[in-house]
Amino acid sequence: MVNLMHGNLNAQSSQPDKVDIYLHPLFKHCDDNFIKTLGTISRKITCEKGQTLLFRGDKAVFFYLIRSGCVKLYRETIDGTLAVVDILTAGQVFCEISIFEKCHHPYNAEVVEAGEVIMIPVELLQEEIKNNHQFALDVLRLVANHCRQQERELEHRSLQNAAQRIGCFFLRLLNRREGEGGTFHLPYDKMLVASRLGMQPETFSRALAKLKKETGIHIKGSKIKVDNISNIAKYTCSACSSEFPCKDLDFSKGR
Amino acid sequence: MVNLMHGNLNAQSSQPDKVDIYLHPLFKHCDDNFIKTLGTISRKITCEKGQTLLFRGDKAVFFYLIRSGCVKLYRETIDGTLAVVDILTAGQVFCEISIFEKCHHPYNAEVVEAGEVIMIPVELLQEEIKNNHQFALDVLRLVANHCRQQERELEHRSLQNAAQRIGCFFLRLLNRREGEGGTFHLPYDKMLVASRLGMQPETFSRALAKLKKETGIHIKGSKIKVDNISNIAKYTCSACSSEFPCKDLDFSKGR
DNA sequence: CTTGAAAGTTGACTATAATCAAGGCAATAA
DNA sequence: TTATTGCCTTGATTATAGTCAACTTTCAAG
Repeated sequence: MVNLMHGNLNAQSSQPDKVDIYLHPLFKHCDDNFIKTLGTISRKITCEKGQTLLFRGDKAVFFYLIRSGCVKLYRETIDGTLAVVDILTAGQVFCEISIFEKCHHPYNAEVVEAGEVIMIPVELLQEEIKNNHQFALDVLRLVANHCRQQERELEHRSLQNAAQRIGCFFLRLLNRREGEGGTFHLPYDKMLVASRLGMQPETFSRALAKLKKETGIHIKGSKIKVDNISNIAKYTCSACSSEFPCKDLDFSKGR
Repeated sequence: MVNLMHGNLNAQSSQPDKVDIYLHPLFKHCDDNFIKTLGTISRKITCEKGQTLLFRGDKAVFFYLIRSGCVKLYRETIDGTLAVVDILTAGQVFCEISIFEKCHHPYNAEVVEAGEVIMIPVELLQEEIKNNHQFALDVLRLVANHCRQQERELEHRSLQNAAQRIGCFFLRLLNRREGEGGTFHLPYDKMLVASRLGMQPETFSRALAKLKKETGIHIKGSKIKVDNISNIAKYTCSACSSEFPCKDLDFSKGR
């Protein structure tokens, strides 16, 4: 469930520290000249927890890449209810639609964990998309991946219960690590994980307890120890249309 | 909620009869020569109710455009539970991802109302995407619109109740007609509408009764009469992050 | 017109998650 | 050290939708 397909770089490490924009697959078909321009024109900013990077409705003038820290994308109704769109960590990107379309931000972006964010002016990318056909296709792939991810989440809202959604989230975190089983840390606060999965903190707490009971995982704070991955898969993926391991987990094969 | 942004042609009529592929905005930047080739190479098939157009997992070799009738896109878990991805009517398209990526179908497609479907070989479009930069951008826009639609639906699953989701669905149907208020017909069976909105038929029935009570709409079979649109908007859109009328309703302005 | 099947509705009950409230725990500041 | 704060958990209750069953309506076939 975590936004692997939203453009992750450091797939091997569970919690990448800092990432290099030049390594992002989005730029793999860009020549050195362009990458150099990227490096000089992009803004690198250090952001504090609580800082708002962009407001919904504002004109999109930058494409964003997270070098470190954690960013929450969300919308808000008039009465103040939040709908969290996504929570992104190091290596992930957002505002990709602004690369090819003049648009206004469809969500707010708030820093929930201090870090560094790179802002690339969209004109630069819009120019590249015209000149570099391969880059246009890579943008398409990025958007399509995002689309597929949302399709899956929409399905999960219908078919999976809270505990199963958490299980799926864990499987995706585990997938970012090599090897079988083992221990990992939640990438951010439990409250944030809850909002990311579209549930209340209380529901998350109870559902996590249920997942523990059903699959035998060990939980200590934000540290999760999994002895047997297939236990989670059996419990979680039975309520999903993708058979385990689902193809979108296996992003190394590049579909 | 109905798939307006998924590529609709005959926006002015509530239930378009047959549509012309050449009018689809996806092809607006293609020259006459290409359109002519489209006409000769595409397959036009007549399909019966119940017919399966494609199976999940099959290799994608066609891009589909619905000329008339109704197609259900869905996934299925091992135990047979369905998750309806979308229900498409005349003028709408599917399998757009196959245009730029070799992929396998992420869902099944079943004809739920007899009609005509046009199948365009993806090679033809993959060629065009390389030669025609504007077409590539139009594909990007199509995918991005689909993406935005899903973002909205995901939000609605969290923030709106069943009756509000139906109200939003109605607003979108009304938006396809010109003028204020008036009467429209459901584009397909109530059971299908229910599945499209991710709820059980019983829940739909009850929620529709609730919507009627709350907004004063008149219901007779599949015919819905709305005297005051803003009643629906007030009831429905209060639980949505988009203020009414939301921008994606107003697709004529082309964002 | 009758008949049968499918769609749609309604009622009773259950499952799931949201809400409200209280308390525990851990990190940090005083 | 204690106090404070925010995160997290737990309990009790409520809201919402799902499930199962019975019934009505609609529509098409005969």
